[in-house]
Amino acid sequence: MASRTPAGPVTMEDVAREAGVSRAAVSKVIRDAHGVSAAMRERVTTAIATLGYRPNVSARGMRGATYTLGIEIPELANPFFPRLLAGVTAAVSASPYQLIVAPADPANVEGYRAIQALVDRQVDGVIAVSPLVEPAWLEALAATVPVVMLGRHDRASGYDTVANDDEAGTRQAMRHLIDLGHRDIAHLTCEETKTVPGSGVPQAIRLETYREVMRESGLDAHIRVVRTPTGEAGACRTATRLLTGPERPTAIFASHDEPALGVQRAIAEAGLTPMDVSVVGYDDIEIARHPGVSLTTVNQDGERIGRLAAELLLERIAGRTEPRQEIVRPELVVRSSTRPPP
Amino acid sequence: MASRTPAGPVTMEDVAREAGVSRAAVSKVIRDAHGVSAAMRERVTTAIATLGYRPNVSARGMRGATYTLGIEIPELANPFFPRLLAGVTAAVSASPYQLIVAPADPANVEGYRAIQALVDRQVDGVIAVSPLVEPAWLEALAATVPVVMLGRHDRASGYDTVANDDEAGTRQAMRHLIDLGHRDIAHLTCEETKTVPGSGVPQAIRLETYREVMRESGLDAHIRVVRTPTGEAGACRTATRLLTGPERPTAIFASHDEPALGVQRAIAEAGLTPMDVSVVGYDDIEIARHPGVSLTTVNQDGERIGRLAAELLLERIAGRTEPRQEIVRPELVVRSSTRPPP
DNA sequence: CTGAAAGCGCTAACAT
DNA sequence: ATGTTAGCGCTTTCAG
Repeated sequence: MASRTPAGPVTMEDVAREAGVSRAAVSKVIRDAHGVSAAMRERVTTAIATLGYRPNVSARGMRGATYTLGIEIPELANPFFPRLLAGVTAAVSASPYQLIVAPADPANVEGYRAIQALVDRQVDGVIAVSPLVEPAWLEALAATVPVVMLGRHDRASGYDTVANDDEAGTRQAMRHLIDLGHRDIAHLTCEETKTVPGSGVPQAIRLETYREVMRESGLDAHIRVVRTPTGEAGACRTATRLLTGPERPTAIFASHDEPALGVQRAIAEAGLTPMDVSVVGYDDIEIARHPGVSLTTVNQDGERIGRLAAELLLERIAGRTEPRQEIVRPELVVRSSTRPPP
Repeated sequence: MASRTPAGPVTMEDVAREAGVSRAAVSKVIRDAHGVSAAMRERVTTAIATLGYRPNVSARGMRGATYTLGIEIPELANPFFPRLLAGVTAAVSASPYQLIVAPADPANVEGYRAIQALVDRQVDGVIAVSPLVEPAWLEALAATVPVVMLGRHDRASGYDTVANDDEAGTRQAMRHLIDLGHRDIAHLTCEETKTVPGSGVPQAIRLETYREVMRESGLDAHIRVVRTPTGEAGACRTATRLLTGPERPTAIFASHDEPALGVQRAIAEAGLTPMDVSVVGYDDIEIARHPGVSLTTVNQDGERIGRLAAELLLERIAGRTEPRQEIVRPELVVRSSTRPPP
């Protein structure tokens, strides 16, 4: 099968010669620009197939589009992100665009480097999950290339955003715990640099909302915010300290599912059970429904968010300029990791 | 910070003018080719910084390298693959290369499209996890660009491979079950198209080895191979049929962890426990050690495999031509999902 | 050690 | 509807 043969050094020139037409004609056919007769399209298509021609994306990138969309993702190890990606992939697969992913390397979590790498490669559009990059930088970037940011709550003028309603989700989770009768509810979240108040970062909003709900419920005295490094293992260690220390909380609301899993492990390793300490997460990653995990959590429909982001990006590429901000409604999923306090 | 400003249309020409040198000089400095005086390097570097110059990768790609490495991955939803990626990322981060990921879209699992997309983009090297592409195609590809294949056991001449010893791993798993006293051991694996005997695909080797061990142990009559579509949910449905049907096996060896999680769920939903049916997986994904999952499985060190692959690729790019095939030794991790038969 | 000049493969005017 | 031509920004001989 010719189309399965890896590209040799076949150029558009070769195709033109084979088909007995000009390079411009070939160019028009492959971009299906209009102004080509059916006959010509036919001949060119045939020539492309017999020669196994593949357009050189670098060359295209120098004049027009690369037909490449880039997505920057901070940690693929957190299963929530692959879900986002699945949504984007699905939405893009029908388009003529190819998606490439730039993983932010751990040394540069903010994502500047990865996003820049994408732009350096002349992608036609960028989706990014970088809660920590500065809005001003993004505006400047968006002036260059269409941009959609995920999980951001800032009111941008040059780029689009898709986020879930972190306040509503957090309220549902906290309401659930309080309704069960919990009062000693701790919040496990990431380092302070990632939860700057007013930054619009999801974790920051969840934290603020946690505090608000506690206050509204007259539980000011029970507010307890615990910081932990990224990852399940770190969360487990931190939770172990919390659980074995004085005044063990009866419930822990984790900023997202990954650390929640670590908390569950800490609970088990401390010889405790969900009857002793309840846990709530955020995201509803697939494993949360596993019978041995059974984590109560807030579902954000990652695939939907990803799909939406891709659609917005495609719209932008097609020419839209008014910014759009989509907010997706999250939904609490109650499982057995939450019980009434002992 | 200048380097944090998104690239404007600053070209090498601009840098050359700013520094008062020729374009060629700038080119040499950014590639740090030799033949540049310290003074010149200094001036050029300064000019680059003040102008916020970013090399245009497309333009570079037309003559020389793109400093981009591509990795093709079939399903990011399976947590094993992000581990591979972490290894690759780590190994590459110190190099001048940028890594981009091309997710194989579900409609083209074999990965031809994604790999081709990478090559079309003039990457300087390719790592791929495509058990199903044909060796001949890969050889042709490898003649064009350095290639390292993951999980493949074929004896290639033009590209490198890194794989774990699937036979050894499977033998450890099966030995464990048999030593526990199991005789009715079923094997849950993927569709037949993915387990063609002699194909060298990991799943095929695990299947063959399962059969061998059963025969060697005089359990020919108990050989039972069950096919299931990709994903946890499908595995759960399939396992439910197996568990509720006649002659329930006392143990299930799943081709990898993802379906094993589905089996565990099926067991729980059928009102059974690990005391009734044992489960073994393959991969040792992070969640396997969660107390509620506690899956006995075969550890393949994904990060190590990824790191190795990246190192081999870098060697190839540096000029090595003799093929290398690395086999990584797997190791059984016993947890509580396996018990003696009832 | 440095600069001038020739393309790489393609697209986008502009002709025809 | 089709062909001609001028670059895009860079690397790479080849001179100086």
